[in-house]
Amino acid sequence: MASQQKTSRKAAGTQAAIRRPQARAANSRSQRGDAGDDIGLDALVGHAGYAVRRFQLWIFQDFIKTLATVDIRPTQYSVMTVIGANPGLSQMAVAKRLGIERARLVHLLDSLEERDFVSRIASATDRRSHALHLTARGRTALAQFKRLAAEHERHVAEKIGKENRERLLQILACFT
Amino acid sequence: MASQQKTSRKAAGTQAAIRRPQARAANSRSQRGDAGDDIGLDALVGHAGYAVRRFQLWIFQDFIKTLATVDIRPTQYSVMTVIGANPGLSQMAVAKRLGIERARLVHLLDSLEERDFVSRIASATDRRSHALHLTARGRTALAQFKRLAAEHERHVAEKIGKENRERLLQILACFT
DNA sequence: TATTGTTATACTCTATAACTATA
DNA sequence: TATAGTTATAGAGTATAACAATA
Repeated sequence: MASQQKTSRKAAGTQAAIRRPQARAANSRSQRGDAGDDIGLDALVGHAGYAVRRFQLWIFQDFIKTLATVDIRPTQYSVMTVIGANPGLSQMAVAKRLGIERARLVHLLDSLEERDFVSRIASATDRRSHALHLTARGRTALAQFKRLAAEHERHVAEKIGKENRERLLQILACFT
Repeated sequence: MASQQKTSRKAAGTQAAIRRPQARAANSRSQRGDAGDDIGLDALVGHAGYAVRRFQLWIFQDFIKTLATVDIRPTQYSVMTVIGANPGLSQMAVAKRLGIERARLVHLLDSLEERDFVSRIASATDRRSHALHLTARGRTALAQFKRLAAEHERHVAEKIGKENRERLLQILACFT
């Protein structure tokens, strides 16, 4: 069945395909070569998820660009920030708090430890777990990251408006 | 250098590691076994990107769950919606409009075509491109998807409040 | 038995580059 | 030469399962 479809697709790509007159629907502009600028999205307007997805893409791209000089990505920043504010946390605790898989946190911490920003110290009370701390270098670096992150937040404010940014933070406060 | 770090990590995992008294910082609770419920996030509050990321995770999970019976994911929904509202679009036009890679759209359309929701029809004017249309079955299915998506939007309204949802859509209108 | 950190696997998504057939 | 669709590959990100050490 999959091969059937493949065949029909290939056929459409290379040679004549069934051109059905049936397809003349509501919004009908039958053949358009436009580049996507004037395409009606009516049906997606009013969908919160779509707007939020597009916004998230923009905001992460700006964050990554703004912190490109220090090569820190949003998740790395959030990990260092939480450890900095709560030294001694276990990996499980950090993973749960940030909603990331503990398996993934292992690799994130590997890279942060290689760069000497974070250290895993044997827990005094539970020999299974590590107490996470920023190194001296990590604390200095985080201070710089925070200055760049603040610059990124200013970009957000410029993009959607200062008041709108604050309204947004209020509305979404229940998700932090 | 990487191997050095690996070694130190392994050592920390199995045996005694350097426990530095240095690490006693501002917020200091040195050893905590808690499960992540009462961890201060102070430093992440006020970061739009973090709030938006958490919200996006929630909203996509709810969308996927609400449309699980019809096995349609957010991106598939957006593709069918745009094609339904603009029949005859090329793949490039759809990709550009939705901000997805044209290479990825190929596979998305493959699966939608296999399920007989969408058809690629040879363009009358440009033999390189395909005109995209919903099939009859696709139009019927999309109507049902839209009913389920509306249910999902009600979940969003319940979660953050009806007025807040509308404020959010206004604020993010520039990203659609 | 259950949990912590770890490794491994698979699947989605994103980002590229290259190939073909057309323009 | 450039563009549309396709294929392939590599990197993040997510979701699991399993394992050793420890509780």
